[in-house]
Amino acid sequence: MKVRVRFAPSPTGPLHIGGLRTALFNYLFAKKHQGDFILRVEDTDQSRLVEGAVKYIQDALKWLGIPPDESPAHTGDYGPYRQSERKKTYEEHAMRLIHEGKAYYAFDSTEQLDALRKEAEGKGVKFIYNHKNRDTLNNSLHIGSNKTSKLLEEKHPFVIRFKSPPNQQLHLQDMIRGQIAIDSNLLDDKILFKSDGFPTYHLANVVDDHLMAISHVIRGEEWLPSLALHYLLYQAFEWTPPKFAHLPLLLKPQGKGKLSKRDGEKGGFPVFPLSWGESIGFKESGYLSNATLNFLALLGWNEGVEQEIYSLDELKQRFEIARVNKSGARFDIDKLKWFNHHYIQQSSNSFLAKTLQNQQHTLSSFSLESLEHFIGLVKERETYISDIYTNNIYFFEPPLTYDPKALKKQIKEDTSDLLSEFATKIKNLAVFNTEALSNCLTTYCEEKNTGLGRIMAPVRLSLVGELRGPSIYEIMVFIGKESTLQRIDNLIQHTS
RNA sequence: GGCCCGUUCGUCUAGGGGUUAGGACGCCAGGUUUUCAUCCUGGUAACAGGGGUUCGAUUCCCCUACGGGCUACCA
Repeated sequence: MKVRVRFAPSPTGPLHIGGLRTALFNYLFAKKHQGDFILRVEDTDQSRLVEGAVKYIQDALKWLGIPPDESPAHTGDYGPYRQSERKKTYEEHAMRLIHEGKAYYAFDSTEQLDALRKEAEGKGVKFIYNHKNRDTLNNSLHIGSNKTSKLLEEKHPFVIRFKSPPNQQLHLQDMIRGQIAIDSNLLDDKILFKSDGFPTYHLANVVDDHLMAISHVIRGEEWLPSLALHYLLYQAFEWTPPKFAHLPLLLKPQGKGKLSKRDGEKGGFPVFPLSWGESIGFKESGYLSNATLNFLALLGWNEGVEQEIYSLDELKQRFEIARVNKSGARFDIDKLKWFNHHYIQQSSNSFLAKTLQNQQHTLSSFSLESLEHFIGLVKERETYISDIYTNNIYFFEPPLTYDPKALKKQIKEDTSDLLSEFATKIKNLAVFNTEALSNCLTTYCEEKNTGLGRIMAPVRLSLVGELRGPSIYEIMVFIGKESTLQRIDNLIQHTS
């Protein structure tokens, strides 16, 4: 049987990094088995829909490099891929369960149910709508078919509930967790079909997974408690259920609970792949997609070897769902930073130049060749793609200020004189390259019988504004003789 | 509260009846670099607790604790 998996987000906002990992594991599993990766939009909650969310999700998958084989934008043989466009199918299936006596109409209002819940809570128990009390509630099983027909004719609002069977000891299989035991007496009669004419997740999900020939359901651990219901639904429809795998959740870097948008704001890191409104994304923060992908893949999965750097192709080969961890993983941005730094070093200068130019429009006037040269000089010290530019602006414009501490330490009484004399030497150089500059400085220091640092540090200060950065000779060559002399003069003016 | 799932260094994790419990990130120290980083080397640091089973448990079983999830006409 062909492997077909689906990623089924609800378009209620931007895709969260945890959702992206779920998508990634689905993708890797599919590709490992030469299968299909399907994007299905679960938009059955009309009140929570957010404009642009579907496009965002597709863009995010594309950025990570894991595009779906079938999706609303790229349909296959099992469409439509938006649940809101499949309403009729769900209705038919709900009716089928009604006719077979496996589901029933319920007319209880939200207020009535809330009251019952509150009452139960007062007694210290939990109200569960199931076989224990369904015969006393306002539903077709209790009021009979005549009354039910009448209410339906009168367009009385109703929901359809699943008649969960009592006294079944269910032994469910999960590809990651093994066997899970559930007592069906504890289950409630979940609503399958809402009064607004839309199905709930449970119905839509089971119907679609079957109709779309999904072979493996790989989803977050938050669905584990619903697994029994889903199995029972497959049983009710007399369908063979797919295999299930429930992924561990991504947890907060510190403290309790799962990772949320707030954690990103607190810790100063993104939680969304791409920017969304006020929230900056991983991409825009300067993270490379392959670094993010590598990081995400290892969050909850590992091959059992000491390798940590994986390309997408390697992951497709080696990923194994059985080797996914059972416990939740804390989101550690420092590890991602390290991956990102590593991937920047591995990336070609030309790739980085193009990426940078796309993000920094101030750099559009520079030739790719010159940018590549610049990147080669500075990339080894940078963690973010954006920092390649922002931490090294002195390559493009003279420093506006000087580090006061460095100024105090490096500028002696004779520094100005030494500097202007050195400037003259540079000016007279016939060839302006790193070798000539290096020789020039060495010779000059010998002449003055002084250490290299006496001159080098102030020169660096004049070029960078601080005591950091790559070789001063490289900087001088990059900015050119004229700018070099200008910057040295600027410092002389500043200190005298 | 009830139900389900989980628990190895601070974090991500390997391992699995007998190991000096391995790696990576972080942190600390040293080295390279006449700057700052990078880089290299080294160091720090863990089997939640209690009972079993066993010649021997971190590994298997049970209990407790802790953590997570679910408990909606949300997904």
